[in-house]
Amino acid sequence: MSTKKSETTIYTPTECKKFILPVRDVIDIIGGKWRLPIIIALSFKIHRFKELERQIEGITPRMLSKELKELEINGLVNREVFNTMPVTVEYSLTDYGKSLDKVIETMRDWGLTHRNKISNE
Amino acid sequence: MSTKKSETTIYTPTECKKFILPVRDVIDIIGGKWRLPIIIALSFKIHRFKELERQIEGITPRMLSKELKELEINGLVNREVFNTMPVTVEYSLTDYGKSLDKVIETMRDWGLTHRNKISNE
DNA sequence: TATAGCACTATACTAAAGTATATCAGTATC
DNA sequence: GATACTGATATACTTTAGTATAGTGCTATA
Repeated sequence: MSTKKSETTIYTPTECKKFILPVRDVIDIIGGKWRLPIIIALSFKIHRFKELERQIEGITPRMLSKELKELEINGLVNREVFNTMPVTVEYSLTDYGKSLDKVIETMRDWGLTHRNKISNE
Repeated sequence: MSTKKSETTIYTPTECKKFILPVRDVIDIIGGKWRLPIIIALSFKIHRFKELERQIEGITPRMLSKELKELEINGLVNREVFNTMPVTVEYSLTDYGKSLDKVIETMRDWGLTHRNKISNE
């Protein structure tokens, strides 16, 4: 993979682990069954809790709540509470969350090529 | 995210799922605890089974065998058996496996930025 | 003959991820 | 007064991912 060292350099397990850590971070942040659906829904528009629940088919309120919290902790999602009756809660992508755009696009490009390759075999 | 439609277009759950599928494929292919370590080890050089087992700290032969099979099924890894005594088996990345390079690099870039952001907070 | 290396496989287990179902407090509508 | 909406939470369960440990058949070396 991309490196300043030559192709033949042997990496120690420790160096390999260091190389992998930031890649793993991305998988840990957007991995799991529901994170991408949530991120992509929010990339189109701000959603309320129930809107997301309806938009994302099959998700339970437990998972939605859990994953939104995780995404908020990682700084990708913003949660705003409005003092209405009954209370309104809006979830949106932060600029930081939006910056995942190009990562998702690169993954999608490769994934589409993969799908074509598989279906042509 | 990247789309031909305007920002305000509301996507149906079905359209969203279709958009996500190829991205999920990538996560399914390189996700899990051991896939990246294996791919990255093989990106530096061809390895034999025991070499990988020694290179990737903590992996058990069961997981190594299981994940190599998966990667082979997905066309990322090539398995070559040599008729020596005892038998020699070499694992290498296919060109297709190498094409993940730019995906991993993009993820790594974002991940490194993320790590800097987290440590500066 | 004992030991070690090679490339695995089998069985049994634990831990993590996700599901199902019920419920909460508050308000508005029928 | 019953029902339904809001944004969730609690408990119990299943399913999937990963671990631990032992063992296979083969050969070369001590």
